[in-house]
Amino acid sequence: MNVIEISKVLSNKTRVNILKWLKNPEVNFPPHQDIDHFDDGVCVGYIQDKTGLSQSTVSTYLNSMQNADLVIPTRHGKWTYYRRNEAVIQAYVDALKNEL
Amino acid sequence: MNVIEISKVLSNKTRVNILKWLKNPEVNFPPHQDIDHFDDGVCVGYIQDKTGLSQSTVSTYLNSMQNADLVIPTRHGKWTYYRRNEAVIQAYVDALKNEL
DNA sequence: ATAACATATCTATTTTTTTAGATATGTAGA
DNA sequence: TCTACATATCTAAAAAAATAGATATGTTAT
Repeated sequence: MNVIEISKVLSNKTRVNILKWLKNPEVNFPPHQDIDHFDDGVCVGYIQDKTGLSQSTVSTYLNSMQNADLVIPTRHGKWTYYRRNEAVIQAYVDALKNEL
Repeated sequence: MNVIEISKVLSNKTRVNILKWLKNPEVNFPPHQDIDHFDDGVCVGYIQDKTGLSQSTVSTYLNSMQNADLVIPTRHGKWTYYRRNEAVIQAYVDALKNEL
């Protein structure tokens, strides 16, 4: 868990929004076509629509968030689903509380 | 209290270090010449020495931290002392815990 | 008033980040 | 296998951040 790297992710409004949206996928995204739950998160296309940014930009953002271990990807056929990594998010908040 | 702006400050190792050092000034800095306490924080010169960066860079960093309300400056004669703004730091951690 | 000093601001350069178009990869279905 | 589609990666341009030297400002002491 790298505090600097995670803070860098959180220094961008869109990336923070993505993390917040993923907290309540059923409220923030339409249902998926292939499955009827959000257990593995949300596909990239839906996240892209919500941000209004280009596909490559959103993919880059999700990649940086994955590198920081803030999200976990899962393949479902053609789609990649992203969900929050609650353990790392919690560890980050705890680290700030204790060390900062 | 701006989460994005504060996260931007925290995305740099030196700036995080400055905040941490200011938590225990008596441990991390030599005593001041004019006063015998750290109630108003630490003068810029001491912080600069500790970072090893140039005077202008440290001043820029402290300015960005002040803009984010993470530190509070106080003039003492020729010196400007910087101390942590514990209320805002606390509010930031709480906001992350609740909103993130 | 002048000199010395601490800090801030200005200016410029290098590095990093943001962003998107183009292209590549991987998967599912015909 | 060929096509369509979702996502990732490559490439490049523009914007922002990092960094420091030079200069300005404000304060103290002489």
